[in-house]
Amino acid sequence: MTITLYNSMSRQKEEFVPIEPGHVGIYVCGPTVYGPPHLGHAKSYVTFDVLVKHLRQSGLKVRYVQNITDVGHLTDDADAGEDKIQRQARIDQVHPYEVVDKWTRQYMNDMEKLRVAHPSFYVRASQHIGEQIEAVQSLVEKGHAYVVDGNVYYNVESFPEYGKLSGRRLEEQKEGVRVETRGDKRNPRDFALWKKADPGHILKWNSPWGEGYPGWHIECSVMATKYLGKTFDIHGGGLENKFPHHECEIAQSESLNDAPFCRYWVHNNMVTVDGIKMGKSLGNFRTCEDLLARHSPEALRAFVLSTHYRSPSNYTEEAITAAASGLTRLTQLQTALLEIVEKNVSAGASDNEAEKLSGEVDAKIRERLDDDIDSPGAIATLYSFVTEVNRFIGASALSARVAALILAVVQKWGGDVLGILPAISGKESEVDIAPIMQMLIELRQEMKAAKKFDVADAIRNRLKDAGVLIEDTRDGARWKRI
RNA sequence: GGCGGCAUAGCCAAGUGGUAAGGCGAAGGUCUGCAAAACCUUUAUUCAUCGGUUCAAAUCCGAUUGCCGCCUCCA
Repeated sequence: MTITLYNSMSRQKEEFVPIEPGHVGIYVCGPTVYGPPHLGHAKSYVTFDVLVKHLRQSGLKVRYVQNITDVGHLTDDADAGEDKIQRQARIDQVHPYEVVDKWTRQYMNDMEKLRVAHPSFYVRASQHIGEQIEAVQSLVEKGHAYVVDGNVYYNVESFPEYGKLSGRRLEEQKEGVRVETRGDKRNPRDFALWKKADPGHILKWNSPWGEGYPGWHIECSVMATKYLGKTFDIHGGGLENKFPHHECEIAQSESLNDAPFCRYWVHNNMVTVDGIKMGKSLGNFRTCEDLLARHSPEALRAFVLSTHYRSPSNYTEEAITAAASGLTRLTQLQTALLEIVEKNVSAGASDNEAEKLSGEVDAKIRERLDDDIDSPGAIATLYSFVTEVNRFIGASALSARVAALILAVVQKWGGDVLGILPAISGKESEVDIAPIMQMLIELRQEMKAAKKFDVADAIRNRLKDAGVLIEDTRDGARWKRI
């Protein structure tokens, strides 16, 4: 078993070899909590959710750390503009932490609905101010940073490798057009490690340079290395953070620790709406909450995972609906397999064939995910397996033992890892409607036997209106909630 | 202007040197009192265009065109 990942640093797929055998440390850039989580967040965190789950079920012990940016993320570039959270707080006329708390809860709520597993733990920038100050101080002492009037800037010229991730060379960076030169910086590319707080700034801390707050990039450097080590395995995040955010993280961390920052950079691509990037400033973003109101979590995951994580996902309502339609076959299969297991069928004409196929499919899906998390390939394999298994079921050729085996494979990949197979719903109401349904089905059967089809149809229609679907099969009727 | 990526059927989307997965949609069929579900068949002689390398290319190289992202906050 070899897992390969596309490393943005080397720009090619590489075999994934953990620093410490059997253990993986992964850090993923989390959201800045000042607004609603949207489809873009969903793509990113579903992607890393699948990556982590796949690593885990491949036998690796994973420590997955994700940050919550709750301070210091400016609206403009790294050294001007306003703190995003503070700005939102001013608009809402609340304390900044109220903004932070509200959107953190919303984020976690949405992620849970999307079946994104909790990381090993979340870390917050505001809870690591001391460590960040220490890091900045250390960078100043080592000559990588300088202080100007309460601000501390990182000197990019002190790190010759600056630009190695994004492929940008310092000398190529033309000054002026979009990068506004700030008076007190030595180089326009220098970025803020510590910002002096303006008089009205609420979230601020004491530091050797006066009251202020940390720059955006330093939090990730500090928290990632604190919990995962000076050099760790995987750093993930959205493509748009490659520059400047990740580039700055590398510069800070490596000049601070004199060690490589991380081994594999994994970047997920963007979500577009009608081919255009989804962005807050463009006003075309779709929130998770809104989408979850109209689609199942599984449908959203299937939509996201049907595109490779390194390709952009183009959002259309039609695409999500199509993903949901495809999913029903998977759900149906699960129900059908459970039925065979419950009936404890012993005979199985196709048992040998099915068992063999099941093993092959299991290996194939693993292979697809091993190959840089090819989720579309994995889903395709799963779907063609569904067709094959349905054929066996149609011929009544499976025993309970083999059905259980297949069910385990389908639930492992479709359910546990990809998260596109809905969990079997338990009792949703206080009254168990199963016996009632049984009675109605028997009654309806009698009507059918007596050729009173109008009555039988009326029962079926009334139940449909009530949210229960009757399906007549060769072996009698079955029902399910719509 | 600089850096990077992508172009595969009506739509979504794998495949990265050996002769085009899968899903949605559509059409026909089997089953069925009718439905639903499921299954079967059909739906790209061809992978943006033009050259080149090779016995062999969607896959490698070059050029062209189009689209997208980053270079300012963004997952």
